[in-house]
Amino acid sequence: MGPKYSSSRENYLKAIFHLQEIHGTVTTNHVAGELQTRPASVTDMLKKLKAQKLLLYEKYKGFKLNTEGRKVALQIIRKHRLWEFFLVEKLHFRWDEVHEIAEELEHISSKKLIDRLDEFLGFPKTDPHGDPIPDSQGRWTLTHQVDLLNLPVNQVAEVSSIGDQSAEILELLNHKHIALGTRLEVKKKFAFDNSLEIKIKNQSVTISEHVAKNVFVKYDE
Amino acid sequence: MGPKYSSSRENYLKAIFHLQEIHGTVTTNHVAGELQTRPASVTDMLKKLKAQKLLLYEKYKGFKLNTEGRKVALQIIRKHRLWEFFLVEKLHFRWDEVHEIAEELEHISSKKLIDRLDEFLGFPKTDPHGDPIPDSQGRWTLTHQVDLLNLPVNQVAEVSSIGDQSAEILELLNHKHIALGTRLEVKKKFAFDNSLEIKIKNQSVTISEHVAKNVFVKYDE
DNA sequence: AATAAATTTTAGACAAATCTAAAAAATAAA
DNA sequence: TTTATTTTTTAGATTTGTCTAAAATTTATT
Ligand SMILES: [Mn+2]
Ligand SMILES: [Mn+2]
Ligand SMILES: [Mn+2]
Ligand SMILES: [Mn+2]
Repeated sequence: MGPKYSSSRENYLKAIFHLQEIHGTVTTNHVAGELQTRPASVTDMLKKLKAQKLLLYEKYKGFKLNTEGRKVALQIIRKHRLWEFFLVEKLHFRWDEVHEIAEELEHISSKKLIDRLDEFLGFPKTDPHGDPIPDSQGRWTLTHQVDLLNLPVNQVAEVSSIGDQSAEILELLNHKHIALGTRLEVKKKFAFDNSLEIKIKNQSVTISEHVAKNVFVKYDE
Repeated sequence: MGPKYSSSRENYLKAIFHLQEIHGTVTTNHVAGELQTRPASVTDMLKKLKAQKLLLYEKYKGFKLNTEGRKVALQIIRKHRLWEFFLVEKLHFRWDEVHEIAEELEHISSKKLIDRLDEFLGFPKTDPHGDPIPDSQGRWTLTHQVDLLNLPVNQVAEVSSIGDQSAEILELLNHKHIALGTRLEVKKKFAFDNSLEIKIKNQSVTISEHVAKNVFVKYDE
């Protein structure tokens, strides 16, 4: 069948979708930053996506994905996260190594391939970073989670996802033995710099506010 | 790191490699036919591959891959065949469904990915069509094989690879229960049209000369 | 050897995706 | 509410890969 949209267009759709989720509204500069490109290139692409009926766009007035654009974006995200899961679970990559490779694999076009892969992996619900994997209809189940700053002291909880997913933070978490599924509790909060002392497997670890904001956990009640 | 060569260039290198293997020498028209493109486009690309030092080319005089071009082509072939093996063995695709998908997957650039995949699959020696899979140094072991026309009558042999790999022939072979590893023997050769009567699992099957030429087998002695 | 046919290459065009530099519009500051 | 700053868009190029039509070259046929 061949790909329906170019890799470049798919990357734009995905970026816009993510920025929309986080900030509600998206700007040309925002997208340029995310995709390491120039604002002028973004404008060029916005016109093309509009012409392709994937985006609502009026110049100088802003833009957002329409239903079709959102649908396409969700399928790319599904592919990205399923491949990440495959790389970690089957090929034993570390969670901080998989993003770049999935960035390429997500553009493989076969629908049958991705559904077979999903099945082969046992229909996983979340990727190695704890992010939900949309099903083939683009639906996902979101679990209630809070960041570490908002976790009550002495409440045992389980790490469920990571906000910032740069190689840098993943490396830091790796070093401190914080991974998805890790059980931990906050023992002390320091008002001075909002740093936290947390307990992991009977070991005491200190993390900064910046890190705490990016570690999400879930717990009962 | 990103891909070293574009998908398009990789496809040209692979096509030239294959045509070189089969016909010894390759022509512009040949490549155009193989890649479903125009002779003029091929000439354009030959210049680019020459400039990139992957090809020896003098206009009107012919062309062939140099050492580097051959090396790159072999790595693409390695990826193509490993992915095909994955699709059949792990995702349960049929052997006549995998080529198109592998045609995309072969361009994923990560070397580490492909070596991990190789390991995950148990370092297979041949792909689902019986073609040898080059190792990461580009070496492969070729097994001695003959086509069915040259198999002595009453000699039990095992199907080891298929020449023409169009969906059409694979469908026909599927129907007649001829697959890689199938044990068979030629019972009768008809001089009139060079058709053959062969025995497969105690069943008698007739195949044309055209098919027989494309089914390769190996046998002891 | 001269002519015809086939093959290959060039010339010039086009679409996609990107860029720089400059212009236009929107937003913030004085 | 002017003026200054920032953001966004346009104008015009560039690169990559493709195409058609025409020209150049090679190969085959008389
Ligand atoms: Mn991508
Ligand atoms: Mn992820
Ligand atoms: Mn390919
Ligand atoms: Mn194959």
